[in-house]
Amino acid sequence: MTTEPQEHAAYDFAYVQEKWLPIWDKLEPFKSGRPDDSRPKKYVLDMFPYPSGDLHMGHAEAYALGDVIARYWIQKGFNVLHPIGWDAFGLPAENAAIKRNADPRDWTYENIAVQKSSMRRYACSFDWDRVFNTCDPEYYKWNQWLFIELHKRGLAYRKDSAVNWCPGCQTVLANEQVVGGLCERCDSAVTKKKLNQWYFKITDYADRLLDDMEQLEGKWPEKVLQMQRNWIGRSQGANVQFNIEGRNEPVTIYTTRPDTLYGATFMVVAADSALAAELAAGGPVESEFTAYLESVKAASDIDRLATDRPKTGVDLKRFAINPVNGEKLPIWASDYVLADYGTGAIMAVPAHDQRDLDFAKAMGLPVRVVVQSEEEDPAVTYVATTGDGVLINSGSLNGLNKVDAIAKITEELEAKKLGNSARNYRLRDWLVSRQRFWGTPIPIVHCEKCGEVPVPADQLPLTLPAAKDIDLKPKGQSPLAAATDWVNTTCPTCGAAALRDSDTMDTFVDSSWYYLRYPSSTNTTEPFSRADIDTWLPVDQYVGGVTHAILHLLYSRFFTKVLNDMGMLGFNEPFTRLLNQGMVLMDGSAMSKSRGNLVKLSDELEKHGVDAIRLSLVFAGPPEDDVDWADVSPSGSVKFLSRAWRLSGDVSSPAGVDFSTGDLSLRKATHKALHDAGFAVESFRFNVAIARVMELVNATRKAVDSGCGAADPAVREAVEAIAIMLSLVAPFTAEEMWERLGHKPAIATAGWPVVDPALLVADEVEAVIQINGKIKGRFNVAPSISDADFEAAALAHPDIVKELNGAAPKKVIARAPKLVNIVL
RNA sequence: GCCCCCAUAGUCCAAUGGCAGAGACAGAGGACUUAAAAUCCUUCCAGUGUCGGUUCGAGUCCGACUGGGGGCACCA
Repeated sequence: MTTEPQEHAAYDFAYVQEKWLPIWDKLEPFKSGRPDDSRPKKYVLDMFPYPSGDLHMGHAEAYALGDVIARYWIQKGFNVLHPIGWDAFGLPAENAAIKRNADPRDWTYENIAVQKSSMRRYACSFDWDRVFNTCDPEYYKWNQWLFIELHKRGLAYRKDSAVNWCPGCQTVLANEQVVGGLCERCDSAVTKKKLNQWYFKITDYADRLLDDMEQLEGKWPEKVLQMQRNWIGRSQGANVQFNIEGRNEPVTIYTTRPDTLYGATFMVVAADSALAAELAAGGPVESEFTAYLESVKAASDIDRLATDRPKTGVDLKRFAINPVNGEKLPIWASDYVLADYGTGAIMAVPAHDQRDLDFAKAMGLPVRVVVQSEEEDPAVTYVATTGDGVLINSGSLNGLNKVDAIAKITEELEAKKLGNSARNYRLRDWLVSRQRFWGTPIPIVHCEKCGEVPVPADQLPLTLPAAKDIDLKPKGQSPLAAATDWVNTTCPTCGAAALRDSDTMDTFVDSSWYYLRYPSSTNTTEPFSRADIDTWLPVDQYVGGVTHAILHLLYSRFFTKVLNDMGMLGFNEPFTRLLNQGMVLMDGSAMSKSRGNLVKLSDELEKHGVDAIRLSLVFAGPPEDDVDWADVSPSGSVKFLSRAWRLSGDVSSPAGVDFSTGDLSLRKATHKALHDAGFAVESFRFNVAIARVMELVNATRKAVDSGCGAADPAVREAVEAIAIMLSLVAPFTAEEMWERLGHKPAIATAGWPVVDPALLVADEVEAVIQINGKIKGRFNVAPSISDADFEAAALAHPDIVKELNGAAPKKVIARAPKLVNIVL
């Protein structure tokens, strides 16, 4: 049986989808404007996907939300750039390749093709001319160029350090990729390994990363700003020098409580620091220390995370001299002091620091109170008193409070050159080298004579060798090291035999600047042109998951600041506004195959259609909230869309009819809906915007059936407005409605109807009269009534006269035209 | 342990300090129909987690508590 369009009495989404896709392909309504475009610009960016299989429910939500925003600004007359690409390097491709004994390239590009065609079917409003993948040599060439630029500026460097090592992935991990002691990717327990690795000096930018957040206040979710602040973790304190018996150089410690210097009863150095090894060397405890160090190294991060872990350590039998009172303090080595924070050594003040107190208790060390507070003696309770109080037993500080004592002692230390005010950060430098194949090769040649030599710019990109000759299985060293033809090279400086760096870059490098590339995606001479940057950047609206609240966003902000310093950009924050969408859950938890609660996007699209799924996801609640698929009703969305679609067939006035003669109350409803829905979209309350459209659909239905009738111009005005508003979320239905209303595609560029302010004013509003805050009467007034007339009318209202019964009001609050409150 | 966010009908969610209900799901009833589906109409349902405060007026602001969620985690 053939299905002619006319026979579709009920709305047939499958037919409509197939009908419009090829037409849109031809019209390309989402091509962003070229340089001579006079419309104001808007850069709307969705976080680009990782190509692991087909799109899932999470993508569906994220891209539906990004689409609402992009399509809204297009309707509002902006020149919108809404690009997409693929974050295509990374471990899943490599692991899949190992499993199938194939090249990661094949797996990656196959998946990209699948996702790309799904996005087309999902009607994403992307500008397909600007697509790129981070694994394209034309893209990662610029990763390498940037790496070399950072290297030139001392911002990319190598150092030996105890790094996070994932035994599962057989690679090092950045601090940011260790979640609760586990590898972010494979959940293996992360261990420490001493390795020489590449770092980006993000710590140089700690203050700017922190202080520039002021610009983002109110525009990024407060939660994300908070997380970034905590991650950077700036603390204010002082460095203090302690002389060490039998050592020429003093040891510097960092403390946030220099006021408690007189309460120090011992010193602790990080067990895995060079200082600890030096202090133990040749002494009576050397073997005991070595054994302790081994046990510390063996402990995984998981062990270290145990909250009630007993304190351990070794008495090094060495002594530090307290600079303020000359006391001899025993020096201990322990793993509760971190080698890579502060100076790796602390003064221990057990009375006023819980960790020091726990250690003192375990080792039988003395406790001395120097800040007198209301609380009980920490030496008795083993609860450290960390609050404010009056300084005692503290020489010149006696009698001062905490804040004044900190200021005074810091001043004294600085005068005697024994210390200084200091800041520290929780943030560590970004470890960027990875011992894996599927990433950007690090463009450095190691020459015995010349050292680290960058690959010359004209030799970029330094491409990955073919994977077929290389064993990709993880073995603790980059697979590239085994590609001898590739690794063996000559030094670009002296020409002698040399070796390429065999590590690849963290894929977060790729995503730290990709948003700068879209406007210049085909540029072969530079990563991006300043003219393109000045046209489009910064990103006006970024949309993506909160999972990237720290990692990706922090790195991107860092790169932007570096590029700003290099004079390549004229701004220092890349993303002006940020929207973090929630997750799509099923029955209260994240969807997963193993949990058995996976809802397949393709099945849902098949069952209910693209528009209904997009609508359901957007209407489910505020975009930041998680959506539980068990709570949403896609069939309800189908019903609503059919209801809207049916209206387009009822309209009997001709296209282009003069609306001004139409039914006034429906016209008012239309203009109010346009106004309110627009406002809701701009404040990210998409669910509310849809509710406004539903109201208008209901009102129009009523007008057609039992009001002004289908021929009234106001009905056409309403249905056209409904179609345009629906085009943000249900593009197929909207386009179909638009055609039935006698218009040409694409509705996406039809334009948001101009709201007539005169139609936003109601003729009459109902006001309430309260006595002592309780509602006692209602009356209708003109919206323009003055407070005085309003108050007089309220006091003259028969119900109120009766209620007052002659009593004189103490006070009358009039808020024309809504409310009067009479206080007795 | 520290920091942050949230709490409104059976469910998902609305409400510039001013009438708690916009919208939807589920439920009930009716019209149409031989019947069903679809459609249309009507309708039921909470006083906003608890306690206190500010205010003429609090779901909304402040404080404490309870419950849920998230981030960090020996950062001196």
